[in-house]
Amino acid sequence: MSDHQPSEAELDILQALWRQQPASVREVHERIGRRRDVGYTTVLKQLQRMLDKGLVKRRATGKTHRYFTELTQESVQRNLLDRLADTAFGGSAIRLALRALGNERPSADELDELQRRLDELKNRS
Amino acid sequence: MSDHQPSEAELDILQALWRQQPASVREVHERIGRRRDVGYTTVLKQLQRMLDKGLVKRRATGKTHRYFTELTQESVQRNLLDRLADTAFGGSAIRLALRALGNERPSADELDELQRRLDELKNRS
DNA sequence: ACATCGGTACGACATTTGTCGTAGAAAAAC
DNA sequence: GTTTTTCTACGACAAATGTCGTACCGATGT
Repeated sequence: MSDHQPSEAELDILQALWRQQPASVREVHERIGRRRDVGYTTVLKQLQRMLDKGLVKRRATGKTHRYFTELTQESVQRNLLDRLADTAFGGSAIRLALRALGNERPSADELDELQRRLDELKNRS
Repeated sequence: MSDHQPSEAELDILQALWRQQPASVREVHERIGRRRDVGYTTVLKQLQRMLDKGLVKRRATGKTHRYFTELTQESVQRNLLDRLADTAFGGSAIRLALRALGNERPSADELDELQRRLDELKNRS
């Protein structure tokens, strides 16, 4: 499912929705405005196109539409990673992960999480 | 440097070049043909556009051009990951890595490599 | 010499993406 | 009951992307 490859602007919008859902165009626009400078109608148009593609849904509340997505952040992330692993890491998500760990300075918490995850992988034959 | 965001078709070509460099259009076309079905002139055109953008260089050998790139696989991968972390993982490469580790079944070797990398990160700071 | 083959260059075209502007309706403010 | 604000719908446009077709040129085979 959801073999759609969201573009960058679309991802921005999805991110906004995952933070607050459902949301009016204005709300999405405001949240995005914190990071990028973009017109209201641009966001509106983007949402309408995403509606056509099935990336988001909406329901009317009075004259206003409130948008939401049924895609999970996880599934979208997984999709993007799979694709990226394919096109740029010879299909190996592990190589990708290693590279991502490249120049990072993870916090102690994050290190623990990584270690836990790694242990899990180890104890799974 | 190299703030170019290669598109998917461009990445395919870069991958081909990293495997064998320099390479004629025909060689690139053949290697790509193993995965996708695409015309010779399509690859040619793509390479010409990449030349314009500076993603690849070439030198003439007789009537044939042999293309090569000076971008390293690592720098391109890092770029892509940075961007993806930004647009889809709230800027956290660690989160990205964790997700990439998601459903994988790494080999023992890969697990060792991950563990080594993780130890490195721990013993730093 | 002539046809064929392997190459390149150039131009074209449909799609997708990112961005707005403008028009018009409904709701709110005066 | 006008004017102003708030929203939506629609259309437009430029740039980037992916894909070819056609034209042309030098080397090779016959």
